[in-house]
Amino acid sequence: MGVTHSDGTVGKALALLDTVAGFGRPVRFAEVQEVSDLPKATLYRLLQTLTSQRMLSYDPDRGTYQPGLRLVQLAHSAWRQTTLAPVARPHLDALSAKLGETVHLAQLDGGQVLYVDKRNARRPIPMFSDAGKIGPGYCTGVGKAMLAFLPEAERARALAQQSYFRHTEHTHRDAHSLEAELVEIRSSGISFDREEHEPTIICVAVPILDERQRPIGAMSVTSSTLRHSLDDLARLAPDLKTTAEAIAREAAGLSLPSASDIA
Amino acid sequence: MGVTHSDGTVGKALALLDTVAGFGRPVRFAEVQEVSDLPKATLYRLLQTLTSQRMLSYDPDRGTYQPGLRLVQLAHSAWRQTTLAPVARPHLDALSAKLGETVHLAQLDGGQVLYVDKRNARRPIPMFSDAGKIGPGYCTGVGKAMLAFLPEAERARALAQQSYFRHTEHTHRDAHSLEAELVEIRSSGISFDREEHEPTIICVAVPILDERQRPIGAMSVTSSTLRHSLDDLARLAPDLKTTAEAIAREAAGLSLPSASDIA
DNA sequence: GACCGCAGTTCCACATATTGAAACTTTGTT
DNA sequence: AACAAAGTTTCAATATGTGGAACTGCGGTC
Repeated sequence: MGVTHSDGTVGKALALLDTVAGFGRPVRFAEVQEVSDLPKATLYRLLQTLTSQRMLSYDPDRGTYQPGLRLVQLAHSAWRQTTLAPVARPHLDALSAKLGETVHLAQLDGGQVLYVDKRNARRPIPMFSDAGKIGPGYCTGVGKAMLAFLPEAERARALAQQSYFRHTEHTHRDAHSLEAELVEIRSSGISFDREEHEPTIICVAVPILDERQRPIGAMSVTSSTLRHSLDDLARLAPDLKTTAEAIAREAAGLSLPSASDIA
Repeated sequence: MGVTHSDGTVGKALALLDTVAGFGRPVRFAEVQEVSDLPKATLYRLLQTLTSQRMLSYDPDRGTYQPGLRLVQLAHSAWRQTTLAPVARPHLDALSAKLGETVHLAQLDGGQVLYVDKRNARRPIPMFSDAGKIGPGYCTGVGKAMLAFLPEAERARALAQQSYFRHTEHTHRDAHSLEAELVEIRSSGISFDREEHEPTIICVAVPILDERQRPIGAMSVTSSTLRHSLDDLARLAPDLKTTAEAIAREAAGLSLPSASDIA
């Protein structure tokens, strides 16, 4: 049996949700079946179950499935409770206003970076729109900032989980070179993305640490080599740090996940 | 109310997710058990499964569960694909700028109203990113606007599902009086909330209809009796309608769920 | 410091839900 | 009309989930 689906039926159902959501567009039964290793009948029943639970939405006219609205509803609670976003909002607003640059707020989730809020240089965006996006941990400013401050054991697990796909020529290619940089980040408290994820895209990031110095999130200011140098960004670090500390102080006692489980 | 203990293990797991999310704060095992009718061992195993799937997050220090970050990630797809929000955003911005009042965008989900985007009034009434919040269908402006244009059969089902809890003295108390108002709404294309949900809160709403005149969403302008009369709001209806039509035009062919399934 | 009680965890015989091959139905195509 | 492809249903075998009960460990109490 597939080792991929560990947690019984529920695990399979959730994996299926990921699959459908991953398409990014309405999908037919056959398309899902092609990608999934579940037998036809099982897949069929699961899709029905998820649809009847409104985790998926089915368009009878086109015979397609897509993510359901119940997810939005559920995410609302997650957003409010287990995300730094509500607490961080005013701080992000202030920082973004002061710097006039794109600001990201992220948390670690299963070794990956989950963006939970964002401010663009221009328009203020309040919601999920960009929140909920995921990114790699090993080649983003926020990712490295959080990984660096993870306790030994968890960091090891997280590093082992990374794909080390070579997005650009600056991307870390293995846990070793990454770990070396993390040591530096740990001592400086600042991390950079040196075009490691996308060409010309650079950023400074700082971790948001709880009382025990464990990372509960990270913030970054992003720009491009066309507009700024790394040194330019480095000069913004103090502002970032101040904001991160303010958020950390306010988040104290909120019981936010620092980083944890893997199946 | 436990409508949902039908779809096998997956149904139970999702109901449990709702339960945990519903608390709105981190909860202990015992608290969950008190509310849930699942036997201890089953509950325990389910919580573990959901945690290992990152649908829940567990704080080992406090022994509490709360909604997991994977939900935020999943909701991102739902938000982008099956929500009017991305398409409606610029229109909402424009409308909100023009009217300077609180604007809501909502969709119907299982007989309930799901708010998917929002613009606050100029006078900043402190509120959260309320996307993902749910509300009753039978006593909100947007709810009634959508219910009114639902095809016969679906409307009947949806009306039967409402709780008819008497939030205020103006709240509809049964399907009959509601259906009567829906007839009116159908002919005028405009619905009002006359302090039916909360005292002093009033609103005008219009449905967003697809080519076949089925509701794919609704928009409203909300205010309070302290600042506006219903007549004031009624004067905003043309602007609302224009915007709704613009959104509908742009959403054509997007395969959005109009309103459907109940378990 | 022994005792109690409760929250949380594990166990295991039993019941049920899930499986998946295959047959069937519907929909769309030539 | 004939065919193919997609989607739906069936059913016996069996893997999975169930839940009563017994266990563990911890914090409080006398």
